[in-house]
Amino acid sequence: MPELPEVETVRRGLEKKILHATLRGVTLRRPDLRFPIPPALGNLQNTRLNALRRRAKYLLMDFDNGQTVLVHLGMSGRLVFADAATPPAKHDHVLFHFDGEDVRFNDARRFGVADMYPTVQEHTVPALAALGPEPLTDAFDGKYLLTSLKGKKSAIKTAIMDNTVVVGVGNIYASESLFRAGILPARAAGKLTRAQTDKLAGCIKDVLTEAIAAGGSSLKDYVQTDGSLGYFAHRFRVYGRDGQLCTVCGTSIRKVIIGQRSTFFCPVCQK
DNA sequence: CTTTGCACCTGTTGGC
DNA sequence: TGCCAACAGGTGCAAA
Repeated sequence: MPELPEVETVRRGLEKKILHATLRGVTLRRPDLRFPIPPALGNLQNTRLNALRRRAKYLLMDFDNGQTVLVHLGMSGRLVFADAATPPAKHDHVLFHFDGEDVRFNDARRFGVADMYPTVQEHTVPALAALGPEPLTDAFDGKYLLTSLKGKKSAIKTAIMDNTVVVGVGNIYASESLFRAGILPARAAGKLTRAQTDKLAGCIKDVLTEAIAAGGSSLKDYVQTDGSLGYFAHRFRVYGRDGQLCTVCGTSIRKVIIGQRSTFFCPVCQK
């Protein structure tokens, strides 16, 4: 998916154009994505968008009728602006008709989610209730990370992608932050020292912050709401660079599979 | 309880 | 050029 920086970039793009706009109606072009879409979402109309929030990789749209629309982009989801007169594109599944302009949820693989809940209470939404801390808040630091990894035998890379440990770190930024922290992705999570968890927490914050500032990464599917591309992909130090040289020490970057996901690292810089 | 592996679905890419 | 296997940013759930 879009990882946290991509979702945050989308949130900001939407906020700029449609915060306080009036939603005139919603078109559901199919009944389900990964899960069924509540038919009531298709009845939402004539209500103002009060707030656009992000929790982990979920987007939350609060409307002034007390309903909150939840969107998750999955692996291939996009939210794009479109002129209301433009015919929907292939895989445009949900059309949000705002005054003058549509926001369209396009998702080829349909791993995404569109849902709706009354009120905005996080603990009442199952998908949000068990989530760990946001990585860019003070609640997430080396002390917390050390505690939450205690006794874990899984690879540190798997652990930081576990949403109950910390949210928002996906497959790209997991490899990138471990490279920056100088930690091998296969290391047992529970064996990290406090110095290492301090370093890793800091590197996760740094890499996510830089990626947000760059407008996210652009790989195959991800685009911002205005259709433009993010630039962080140019700054990958290890992701997708297997066989190329480490920018720090010149060693060939390696690729392994950890937790069924491609994982990239420098065998010299990371220990 | 933790950990692992699969499933969901379509589009693109790279090797032959 | 064409074909087909492998792979892709996530996460919920079953099985071990």
